[in-house]
Amino acid sequence: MRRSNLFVPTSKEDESTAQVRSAELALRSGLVDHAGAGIFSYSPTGKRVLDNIADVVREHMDAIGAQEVSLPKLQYAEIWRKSGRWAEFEGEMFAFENREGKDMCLATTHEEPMADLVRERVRSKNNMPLALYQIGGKFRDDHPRNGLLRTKEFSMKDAYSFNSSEEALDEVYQEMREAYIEIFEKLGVDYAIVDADPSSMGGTASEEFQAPADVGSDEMAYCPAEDCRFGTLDFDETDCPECGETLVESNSIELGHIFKLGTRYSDPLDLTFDTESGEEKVIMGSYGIGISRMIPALIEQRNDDDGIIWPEEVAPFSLSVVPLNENEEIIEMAEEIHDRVGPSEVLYFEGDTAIGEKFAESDLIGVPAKVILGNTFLEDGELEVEFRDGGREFYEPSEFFETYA
RNA sequence: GGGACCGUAGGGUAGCUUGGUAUCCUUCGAGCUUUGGGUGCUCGUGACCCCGGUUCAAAUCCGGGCGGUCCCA
Repeated sequence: MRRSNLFVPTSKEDESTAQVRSAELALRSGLVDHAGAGIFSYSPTGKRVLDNIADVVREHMDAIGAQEVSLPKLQYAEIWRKSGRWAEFEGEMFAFENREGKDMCLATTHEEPMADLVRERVRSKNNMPLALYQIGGKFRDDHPRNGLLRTKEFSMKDAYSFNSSEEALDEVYQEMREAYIEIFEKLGVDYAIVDADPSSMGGTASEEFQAPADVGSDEMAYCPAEDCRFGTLDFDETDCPECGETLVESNSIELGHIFKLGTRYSDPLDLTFDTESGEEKVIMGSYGIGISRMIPALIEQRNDDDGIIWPEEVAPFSLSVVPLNENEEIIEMAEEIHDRVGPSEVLYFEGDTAIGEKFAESDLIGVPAKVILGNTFLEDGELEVEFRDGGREFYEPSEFFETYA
């Protein structure tokens, strides 16, 4: 992608009323636009980042056999009344009457519609195990806070499992838990797994994936050891044997939550399967990851004075190309890199804008590496690759294309 | 749910107390300059949230509406 064709409203100064670093950088780097209280538009780079996160999650859900679906975000009140949650969500759900006077709402979550979808279609234990998931918008009429951390509209991945026994649920739950660990590792986010109170969803057990961050609205104590992802909400256990070190107290951002729901929803929504002797309730689980919230969480954990430091998997572009002047050889090489590594992977700062601006913008946006074409290239014929942490590597052109193309 | 504050060019602001149509930065456009880290200079475009009231005169004072931010539960 040529910089001159890319729609990305960056700014050299903090022009927002943002209270937190992640909101300031998301706005300044042109990732999002503040469209209203708790409502954001995603720019082309923001959309790429969001899709990259979703792709990692999707890949790991598919790998454990979960199937992707898309349920309506516009719903009638009926199924919510059946589960008893219509009243429970009052105040934080966007609810309204349609032209016929029927109560409707915008989706806050999908336990009810998902149970409704499989009801009468899962008729025997032969139809299970079944796991369905979707990635998309959710709505909550909360007080918006901290930029992208709490918004009225947000994107999440929510998966739902259907099993014929508690044992089978335990198995899926563990698979999901493992998938989450792989997802969080791949996304490069620092996190801890915390035992949570399942009462909010009415299940029997649940765990949260919490990202340590100063601006998080939750609090936890977690194990600082590299290979231990243990965390706790119980601050009395600051010397925990499971960890071997003294736990660190921190604010944190909830990024994922997995629940063993049991029959909390299958019961009222009449989700049963037939057996030799009659019928039994389907055993459910639900598993969420905040897709859009992953963005501020990553920015909070990964930024410096120059801007965002995206992990490879998430970055909107993997490489910037920065020609330092209009020399013919330089332009030729810049064009070749753009073509061969690929316009979708490369952000090409062509044109005669100030050099400092090119460097500054690439770093602000968070592109992990930039190829700098200047004196080094003209004198030695080598390609200089500078990484976001300031480290550099030099390549012969052929060697470079083997590595990056 | 309770409380406080705020609304001025595309973005960020000064002016408001003590009424007289508006400051600076940035963005954007033009030109020169610079060419290994948002270079410097000149010129230009561009704004008082809406409705009503007070007044010779309202960004400024009063009332209402809409919108936004923060704090506490």
